Amino acid sequence: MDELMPIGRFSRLCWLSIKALRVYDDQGLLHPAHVDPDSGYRYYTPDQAATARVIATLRTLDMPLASIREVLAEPDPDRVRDLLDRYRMVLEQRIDRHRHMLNRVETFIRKGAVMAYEITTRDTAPTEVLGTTYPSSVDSLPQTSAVAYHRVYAAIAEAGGRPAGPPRMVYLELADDTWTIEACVPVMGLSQAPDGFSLHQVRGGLAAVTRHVGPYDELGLAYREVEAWIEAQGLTSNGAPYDVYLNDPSEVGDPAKLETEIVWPVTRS
Amino acid sequence: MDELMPIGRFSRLCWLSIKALRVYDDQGLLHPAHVDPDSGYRYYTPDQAATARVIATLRTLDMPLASIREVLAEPDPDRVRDLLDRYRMVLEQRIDRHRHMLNRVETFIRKGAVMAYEITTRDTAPTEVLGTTYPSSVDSLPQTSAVAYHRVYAAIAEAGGRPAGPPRMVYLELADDTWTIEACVPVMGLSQAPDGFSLHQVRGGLAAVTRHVGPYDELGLAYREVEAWIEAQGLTSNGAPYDVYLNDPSEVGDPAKLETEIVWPVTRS
DNA sequence: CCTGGAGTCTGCCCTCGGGGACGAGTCAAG
DNA sequence: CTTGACTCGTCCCCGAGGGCAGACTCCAGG
Repeated sequence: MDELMPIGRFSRLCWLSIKALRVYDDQGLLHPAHVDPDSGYRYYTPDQAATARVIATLRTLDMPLASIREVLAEPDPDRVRDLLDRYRMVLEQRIDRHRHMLNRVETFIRKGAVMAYEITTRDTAPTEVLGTTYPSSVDSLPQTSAVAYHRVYAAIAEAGGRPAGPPRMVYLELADDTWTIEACVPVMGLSQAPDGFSLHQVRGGLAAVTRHVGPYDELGLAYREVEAWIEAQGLTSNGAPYDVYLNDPSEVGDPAKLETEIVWPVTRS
Repeated sequence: MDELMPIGRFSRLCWLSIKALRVYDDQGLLHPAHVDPDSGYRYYTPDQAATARVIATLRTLDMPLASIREVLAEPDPDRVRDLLDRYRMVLEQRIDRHRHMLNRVETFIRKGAVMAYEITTRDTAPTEVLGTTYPSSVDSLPQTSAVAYHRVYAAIAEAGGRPAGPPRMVYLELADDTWTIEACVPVMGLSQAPDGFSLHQVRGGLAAVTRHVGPYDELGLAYREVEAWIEAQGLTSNGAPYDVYLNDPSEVGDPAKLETEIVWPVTRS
């Protein structure tokens, strides 16, 4: 039982490469039962194969060595379950991400090109809007904006006005991690802004405009497209860009059918 | 339009890091329109942002740079579509793999441990089997074995015998890439093997036995478990191991409910 | 013309989990 | 004792950049 075997035999026993076993020794996942102090030879006992198998199994699940080390160091089965459950969530997110990528590749295949927006210039009319300005991290934008629009619509109704067009979002300032945005809605019949909101006129004028059909998280790419088009046309950006949500996510259902107009005010130079 | 801009401005325009742009230059994905031969400064034109955006888009899909280079070099839209379609299949396989890993993690969570087989020794009875021996790569094993069992059952019926137990697979020789296996079925009422098959008696005797519940591709881990257990018990392997398929995949449906017995002949040393 | 600050260059090290090769030392059987 | 198999540590490699260091370059203001 306490028979010691060198690394080669052990590697054949547990189906791990010698190289991998050495790495697991270095990383503290599986130290040999005995290391000859003179030669440095590693010697393992047969029952260490149990640990080796756990490592091998978890590695086939792509679990990082650091996480495996935690699992091995945890004697409480319930907490092992928690660790595995945490990794399960990691895997689920990864699948979601990949599924999402798959959708986008399929979109590109349908379109026959990686990306093709028709961008034009248009003269936009001045519009009175009620909105609320706030900072948001890029990741939490969907959540925060849902709340914000809800509040804006409620405020319009309470103040006795009525919406005069689809909602829009203005991108006022884009620091790397946190954006300052305004969620606003064109409005009629209001003379004064409710507390915590701002009522103001959006200056009209020339703008580069395009329409994006698809999920909102592809909007970033569309913006870059417009930005580059403006530059290539020799135009000059003139104010914060905004997008107009032409249909309602809660009614449409399928994100691939969401329609958004992107408007970027410009001047001819 | 043919205005040249240095890398920093271009990087802000197309939302790619300077470092990434330099890599794309080195890798031949996007060479700057002009490189100053004295200073080495890279200068880009605004319309190069189109290519940059394609790269950025495909990178968000995790496509490797080499594949992106192919896409960019391909002028024919139909062939671009083919390339994207090929990548779509890669993504689909990746999702399948991850979904599969997810299933296994969930199994482990349910079991409360990473792996726990009950392994025992048992005296096995000699059995007469009809089988066919062939080499197969590890990957194509499911396909080849399905065909092989089909042929064996047909041969038994045609020769006038009848099956005397669930089918089994014997692992005769395991080279790294190609295994030599025998697909066989216990049989009664046959005196002579049909052409291309072998009729022989499986020697009984002591064996280490365990039962695996779950998809067949987890069998490898179960085998390692048994192998290590044999070693740890101080027993000696004595002949080719085999597994017995206790229920039928075509009837069970859910791979998580497949039951397989693993039998490994041993002797006490 | 000079200077300072911002921009850019190349080159090196780091990631993560090992695979492959190299030169030197070690073990065990004959 | 020899020989062949085994094992040791070390270095380089994979992909797609991130981060840093040190040197060079550009441009605007004085």
